[in-house]
Amino acid sequence: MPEDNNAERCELMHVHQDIVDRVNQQMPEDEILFDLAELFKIFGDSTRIKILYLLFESEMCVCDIAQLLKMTQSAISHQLQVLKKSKLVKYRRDGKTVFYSLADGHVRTIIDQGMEHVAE
Amino acid sequence: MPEDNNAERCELMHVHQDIVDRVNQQMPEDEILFDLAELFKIFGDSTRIKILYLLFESEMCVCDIAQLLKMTQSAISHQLQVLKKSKLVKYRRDGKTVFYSLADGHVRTIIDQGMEHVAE
DNA sequence: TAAACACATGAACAACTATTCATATGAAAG
DNA sequence: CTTTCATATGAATAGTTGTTCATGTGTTTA
Repeated sequence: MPEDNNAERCELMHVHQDIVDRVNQQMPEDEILFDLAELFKIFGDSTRIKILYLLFESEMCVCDIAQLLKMTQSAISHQLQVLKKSKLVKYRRDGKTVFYSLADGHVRTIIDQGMEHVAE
Repeated sequence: MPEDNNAERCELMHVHQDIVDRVNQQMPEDEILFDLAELFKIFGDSTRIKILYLLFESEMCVCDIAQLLKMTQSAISHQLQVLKKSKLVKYRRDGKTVFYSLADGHVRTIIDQGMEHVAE
């Protein structure tokens, strides 16, 4: 006759205490892990991935990106703001047009590593 | 007096034709870029990031992960299925318990690269 | 066989997000 | 100053997603 149905335990722990200790030491702080997930979230959209790939080749203005990706200027601009907030791209203004470019070398490294996993 | 308000052009193109050609050549196929975004989407959730970090230390069963992260068994199991489908983790059964572990070395490399960007 | 345990899974709901539409800003040209 | 062009942005909407709850599956033990 079961007394409670609290499923929050599996015979104490299957792993040993030393592993739990190692985990608790090596685990980065929650805030760092949150930021890390936020970063990957930026790469988790194919429109943004395409924009970054374009910027691998050359700096570009919003309208060029929109044309190359066959999307509206508004959609691209919104995504560029997202990329800007995450410090993945930077921009410079030249008259009426704004040129965007990669902010960081890490961007390329991260995408290349992901590619290696995908292309298997 | 404006004749049309079609915003789908910016004086042909600001970039030059050679850049457009380079882009079209170097750009991977849409399907690849989609898969790449899907991969990063997996890393774009702090629960999954935490699970992967735990598995850096040791293989673990579902209940242990749930306890360490103070989350329900169901939530962890759902996320492990996501990680399994993406081939980021593998599992082995030992009696009643199922042990999960990292499937690939790329996982660690990708996360480490992301960390470098975040920890600045 | 029946009960208990570890895990998986379907449905439902809330939270988030990418795009569209309409409009605003800012710079250059007339 | 007014118009035009390039870009930015707020609101709205449709689609996606993470967690919970309830329940199902598979394994071990009594």
